[in-house]
Amino acid sequence: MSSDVIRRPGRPRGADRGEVLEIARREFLEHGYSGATMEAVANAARISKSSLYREYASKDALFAAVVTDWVDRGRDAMAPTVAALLAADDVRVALRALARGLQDAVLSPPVLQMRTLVAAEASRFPDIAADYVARSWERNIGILGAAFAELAKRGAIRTDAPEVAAEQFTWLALAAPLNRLTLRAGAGRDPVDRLEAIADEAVATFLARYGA
Amino acid sequence: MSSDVIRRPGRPRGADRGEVLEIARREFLEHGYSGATMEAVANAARISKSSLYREYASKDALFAAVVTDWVDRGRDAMAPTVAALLAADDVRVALRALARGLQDAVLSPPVLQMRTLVAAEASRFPDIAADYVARSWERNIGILGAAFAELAKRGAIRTDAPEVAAEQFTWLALAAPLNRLTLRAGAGRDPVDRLEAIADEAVATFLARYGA
DNA sequence: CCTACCGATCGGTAGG
DNA sequence: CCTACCGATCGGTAGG
Repeated sequence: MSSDVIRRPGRPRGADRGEVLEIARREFLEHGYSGATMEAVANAARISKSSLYREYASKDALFAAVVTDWVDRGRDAMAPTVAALLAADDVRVALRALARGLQDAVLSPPVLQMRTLVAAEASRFPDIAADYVARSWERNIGILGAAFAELAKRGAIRTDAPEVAAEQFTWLALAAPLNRLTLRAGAGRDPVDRLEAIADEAVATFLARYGA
Repeated sequence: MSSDVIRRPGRPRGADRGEVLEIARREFLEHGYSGATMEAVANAARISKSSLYREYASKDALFAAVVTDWVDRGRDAMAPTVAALLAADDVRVALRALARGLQDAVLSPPVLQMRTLVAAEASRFPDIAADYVARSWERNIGILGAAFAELAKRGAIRTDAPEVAAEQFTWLALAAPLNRLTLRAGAGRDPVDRLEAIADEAVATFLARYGA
């Protein structure tokens, strides 16, 4: 053997912390909390169960780390889409793009699966679920509400309750396909033309109430 | 002992079929699919596991029977509320009552728990989940769409796509608290005054688009 | 870091 | 003989 590799000679290393969280996330998403096993995570990460338990004292702790890490990394996913709304000239066109952006962000399989997993375990892990809803849903709707407040100040829309407008817009664009896909895990996402139609109707109803 | 009891002398009988389904439903809702045990169901029903397995050949079969029975019994839960909509004089007042009726029907803990359970197991039981979404959600929104078509014919509202109007109304009234409560299993239901405010805003936005 | 192993409990089935 | 039902225990696997 050559001596090119000088670090960790002879032993192939296992997954590092971030990789373990990703592997564990896949395991939880695929099998659910109680269907996932610490042994499967350890094997996929090429580390021993002992090593896994040294990083995460229990299955509960690993689950909490997986969800928290997921929320951390997706924290500001909607910020660029909302920023584009403020930069646009045509409010109707911009709202339509926003609706499609919301759909694409939320209706992807991993996001749907994580949401379903957190919901399924919410009674056993109320703090984790509360953190998830606060830092993902409430935060993103809050960001959209702030943008609507700015649009109202400019006279581009009419509302004195921008938070309510943000909630209504979000759910007009998202609720129907989210409900359908939540209850049809295997079905992939809705066909795009259906999402387009829902986005169009969402914008029409939103502007009927809030249009300048 | 007296001879008053002539049927089943000496042996207290266990739960009958309907009672078993109710007991199993509680067990599944409380502990999830894999957390529920056939033994706990049998014990709560005061029958042996053998008897339970004679009725339901497997845990999967029991789960399927529980969900199907649940959908059967809740099939037309929304029909009276929708019928009241057609009987009312003031459309705005009737829509507001409808919004509150939808909220009360869907946001009750057992309905939320069953929805979360079906969603969590949708990948393992796709047919059961598909049946659930078709016979509960799609059916009830369809009933509401038919009522909106009738209201449009009378000139009480304006729409040539009553199904779309029904979806939008449903989600304006329901989506925000449904999302919140889905992710906060233990939190009970939203405070009533918050639901009232959501219902008011839902009706205002709906009538801005569809008002006659 | 791993193998081996624990106390327990699971879904399902045996004999009587 | 049949049915309905029981106590006991099977092979496997879970978290730790």
